[in-house]
Amino acid sequence: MESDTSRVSSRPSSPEVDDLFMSTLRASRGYTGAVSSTQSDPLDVGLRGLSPEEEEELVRMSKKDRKLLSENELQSIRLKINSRERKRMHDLNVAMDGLREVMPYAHGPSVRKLSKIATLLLARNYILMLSNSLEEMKRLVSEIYGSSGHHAAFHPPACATMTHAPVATHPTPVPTHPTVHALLPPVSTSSLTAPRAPHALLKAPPPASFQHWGVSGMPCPCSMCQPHLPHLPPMRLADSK
DNA sequence: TAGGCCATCTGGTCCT
DNA sequence: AGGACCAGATGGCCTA
Repeated sequence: MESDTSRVSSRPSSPEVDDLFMSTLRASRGYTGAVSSTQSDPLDVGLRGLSPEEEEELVRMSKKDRKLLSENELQSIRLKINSRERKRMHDLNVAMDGLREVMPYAHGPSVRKLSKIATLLLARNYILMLSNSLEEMKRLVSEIYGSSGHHAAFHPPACATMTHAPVATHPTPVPTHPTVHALLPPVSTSSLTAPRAPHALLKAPPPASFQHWGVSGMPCPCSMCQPHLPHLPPMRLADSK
């Protein structure tokens, strides 16, 4: 990154090509530089004038063939590429919004949206904080129950009756740090032993709360209490299309 | 008005 | 070969 100043730009130092394209573009659609997000979608005018068959033909053409194309045809190809890039960036922003939604900061119409860099930095810190909380929780559990065996350690006697009560009737909620109170999602101990696949992390909704709690207020890790994770097909980023 | 943030365009590179 | 990804460039909008 520090070497950016010394890096040679990938853009041509001579702007003839750009100027050629941009001049025709401006002439054809009144282009005045970058398009504000408040303006109508440039895609609307992207392939105007070309029939769907013509568009398909352009897509099939090789680069060699494209050298023989007219300015208008080259322009249409360029617009199609631009459209794809816009969609890609739009998808990226949708994902960024999704990340903002789960970040522990004030949401609301009167609150300015987190910038992208702030969102990423906050997300990193949030993950680190949750990891630390989880480690601390594990340490406390082992301290409380000692080495009396796995199941006995995690399962209070009440669990033996299998009277799994709804979450709403849980006797003792898990205390959370004041600063993130009510913002922390339920901590699933299933993540300790069975980490979810990346695609599940990306696509599945947050796991449901535990079905019941132990005497210490800790979530019960037994199989009955684990949130049901539906089987998901392998993730393909291109699925968002 | 300067600076931050953002959307968009663009060409290069990598991957399938 | 075509699409995805990346990064530089540019200009608009907003705020201090």
